[in-house]
Amino acid sequence: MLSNSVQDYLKALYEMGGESEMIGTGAVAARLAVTPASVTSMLQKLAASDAPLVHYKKHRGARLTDEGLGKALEILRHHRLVELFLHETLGFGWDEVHDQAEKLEHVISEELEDRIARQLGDPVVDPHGHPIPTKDGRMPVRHEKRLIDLPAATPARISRVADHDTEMLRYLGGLGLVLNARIEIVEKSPFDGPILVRIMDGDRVQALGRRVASQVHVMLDSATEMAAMPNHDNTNSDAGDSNA
Amino acid sequence: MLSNSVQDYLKALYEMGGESEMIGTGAVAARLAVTPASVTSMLQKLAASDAPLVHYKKHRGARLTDEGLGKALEILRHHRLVELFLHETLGFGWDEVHDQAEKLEHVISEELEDRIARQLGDPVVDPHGHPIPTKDGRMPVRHEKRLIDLPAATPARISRVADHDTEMLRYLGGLGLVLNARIEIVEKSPFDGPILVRIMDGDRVQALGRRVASQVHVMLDSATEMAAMPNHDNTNSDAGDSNA
DNA sequence: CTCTGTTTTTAGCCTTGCCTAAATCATAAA
DNA sequence: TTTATGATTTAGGCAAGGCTAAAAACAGAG
Ligand SMILES: [Mn+2]
Ligand SMILES: [Mn+2]
Ligand SMILES: [Mn+2]
Ligand SMILES: [Mn+2]
Repeated sequence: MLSNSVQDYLKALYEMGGESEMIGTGAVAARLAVTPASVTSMLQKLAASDAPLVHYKKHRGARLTDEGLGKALEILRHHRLVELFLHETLGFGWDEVHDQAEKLEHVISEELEDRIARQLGDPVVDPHGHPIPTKDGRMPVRHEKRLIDLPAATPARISRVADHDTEMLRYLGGLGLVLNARIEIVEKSPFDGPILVRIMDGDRVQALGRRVASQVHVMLDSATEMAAMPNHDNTNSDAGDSNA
Repeated sequence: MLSNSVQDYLKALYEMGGESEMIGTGAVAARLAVTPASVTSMLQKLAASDAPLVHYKKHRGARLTDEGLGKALEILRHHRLVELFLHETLGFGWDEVHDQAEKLEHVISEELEDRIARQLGDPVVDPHGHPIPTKDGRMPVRHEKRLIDLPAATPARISRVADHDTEMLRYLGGLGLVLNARIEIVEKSPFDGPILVRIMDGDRVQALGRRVASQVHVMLDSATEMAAMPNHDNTNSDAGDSNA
């Protein structure tokens, strides 16, 4: 069994770099709140075993092996199922589930994982719109873009929000910017100014800072059709910014 | 925060000796599957702090302080609430919940504890009939006796079963000897022989070995009245044999 | 190409919780 | 009262995962 620490390193590598990107020692250190020295020694250990969990090149960083990827997705599945379960079955708000799931993900047996998934009807996304890896270790692909990249006057739905910033989640929730809320951009102010968003449900217009807007992802209303088509954008499925 | 290990030691001391009994190093070692040497050093540490969790006398064993008792009951509350939750909400059998709860008990936040308790309607016993400590740290008293001590021809109900032996729980469940099943003893064979138990629901008679019968506790059908009366037996509320 | 600031690695140390082997203590039998 | 025996404690180590401080490698500016 992988220790909690090892699990956390694998998850961090996946969340920061997906399947292919090399991630530097310092970046991992910052995310896990440990020193770079600690990361170096852990990465060396993970790369050294006979079935290595990461590829590691001195001074160049690390990325997951297929082996490591599998483990990372397994943990992420636990995390996201637990988040949804806490939300759906126990009534926690979407801003309250992350920290608890961060602990529970490490102690969920396969049996419990299965029961939770079944009770929730084999869900595909967690309360923040993060896709839930499948039991056999694949990450569902979704075609979404950052709210900040959405053209003006294009109807869309909120499809994902970064989940580790409790404050921001509360703020967004208060504005009605919840999962699947229909919105469109009225105007983007120049010089990195705020973004004016129309919230269809209630027809209000709300100004959002750039920081927040880059944490929110949307799907075009036509995306359901697009999902059946070949993938033409080059972003990888889940990595790069999202959290757990 | 107390480490998982420390929590396990406190729980073991409570389960083995309750509030007052001194427990020897070797007994703790056997239960936790560590060496006596390890127990000695842990007990010394727990007794040394400025707010000691245990009283410890060299060569004489240890018992919980008030401080330690509070912590032990807190953990036990988590364990038993989780067991019941797994049973009631996720459909696990009573023989499947213990091991999972053993891990979850350490990572349940107060908030989650409260939600679980509320969802279950502030329950008083877990799936094995173990009383659930209250939020404010008291262990409910129940007036029960071991099946083995029940006089013949006295109607009673199964009120508790040791929970850590999966095999035995499956065996008992298969016989219909579940929680609250109505039974009475037909005959106790002499020379430590088996006990003949009539299972009212179905009116079958079943022979039980002494080993099993001493793990099962019962309440007299009149016990609800007795519960309101002063406690005349001198067994302490929960300690001595039960598990988690 | 060389210098310099930043990043990463190495070296050495610490804490927790466990272990084995060697004392030491307690107790019950002789 | 002595002795044997079992239980407990001490002494010394080990592995995991962290930290700090010093050394080394890289990368960008000149
Ligand atoms: Mn799993
Ligand atoms: Mn999430
Ligand atoms: Mn609690
Ligand atoms: Mn139980």
